[in-house]
Amino acid sequence: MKKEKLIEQLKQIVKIKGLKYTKQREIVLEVVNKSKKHLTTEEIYNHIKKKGIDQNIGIATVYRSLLFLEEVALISSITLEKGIKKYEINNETHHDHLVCIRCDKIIEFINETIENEQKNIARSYGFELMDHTMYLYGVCKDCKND
Amino acid sequence: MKKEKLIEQLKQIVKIKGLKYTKQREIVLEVVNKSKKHLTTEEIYNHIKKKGIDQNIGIATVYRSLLFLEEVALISSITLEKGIKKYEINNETHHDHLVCIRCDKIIEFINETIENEQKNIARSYGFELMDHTMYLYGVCKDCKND
DNA sequence: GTGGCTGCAAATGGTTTGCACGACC
DNA sequence: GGTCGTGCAAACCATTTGCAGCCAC
Repeated sequence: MKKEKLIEQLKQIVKIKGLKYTKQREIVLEVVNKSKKHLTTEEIYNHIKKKGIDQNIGIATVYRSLLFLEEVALISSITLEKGIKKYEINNETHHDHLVCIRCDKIIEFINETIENEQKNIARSYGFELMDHTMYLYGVCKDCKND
Repeated sequence: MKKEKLIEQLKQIVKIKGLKYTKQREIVLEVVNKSKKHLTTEEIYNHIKKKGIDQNIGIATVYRSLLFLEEVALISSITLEKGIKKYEINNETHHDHLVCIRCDKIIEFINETIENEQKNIARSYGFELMDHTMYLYGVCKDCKND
């Protein structure tokens, strides 16, 4: 998404909530937005320090910012098998994940057939479906050829 | 599964691997097998202590036993959204999960349509599919009525 | 000015590890 | 008897929290 639009949204949200707009929250949001990969909290923290975006930022602030940004739905997180939590920018459309077990690459996709079948399953068990996650684990094209 | 059959399997595995058969491994396996729910490591540990199955067992032993039993595929684990890891007996047939966000109940199911579609998706991205996990989160019948 | 936010460091909590003793083959 | 496994406690590591100073409003 465009950086300006995101920052606009963040400003609105903090205003509505009566909170403060801070440089740190903007930085964290921007790093997650710019990244093509899903990132862990530590990766985000290191990126900010190493690239000199903010030498003084504290890891606690990164944790707090990520929790906040997820709460207000600007970003979202996924938890992989080993309990590793990664963040990505929230692009509204729900998607599932194809994860390469060799290089950890994550590809996102959407599939109507599966979404529909999930609704059927939930209904048949009397569940009111709220959310779902699906991860397909395998070896990607690139890694197969190595 | 029948207790005797499982113990038989465990005995064979440790023998083949040149390891030792211990009461603790048997107890942990048995607790996971008997449970109708998915259990966390701590729940398993507490169950063993509270029920007086083994007052002296250490939490570290429970961790080590679970890792071992999972490695030899007698049990399997799932990692929920918040990074909570739970164990269940390994019943061979792959299944997916319907999780109630209120009471944490987990229902297992198998669905052919989805399994097939997953294979198609993986193929279309050039992935060699090894495994998958799917969790549907919602409110179960019982909790909806509360 | 005042409340929320930050950075720091300390606390926390779940999990792992080192080690001496005990149990299995 | 030798080795592996256990229980204990200490170590570990990611995350959270308390707090004093800082900054946005």
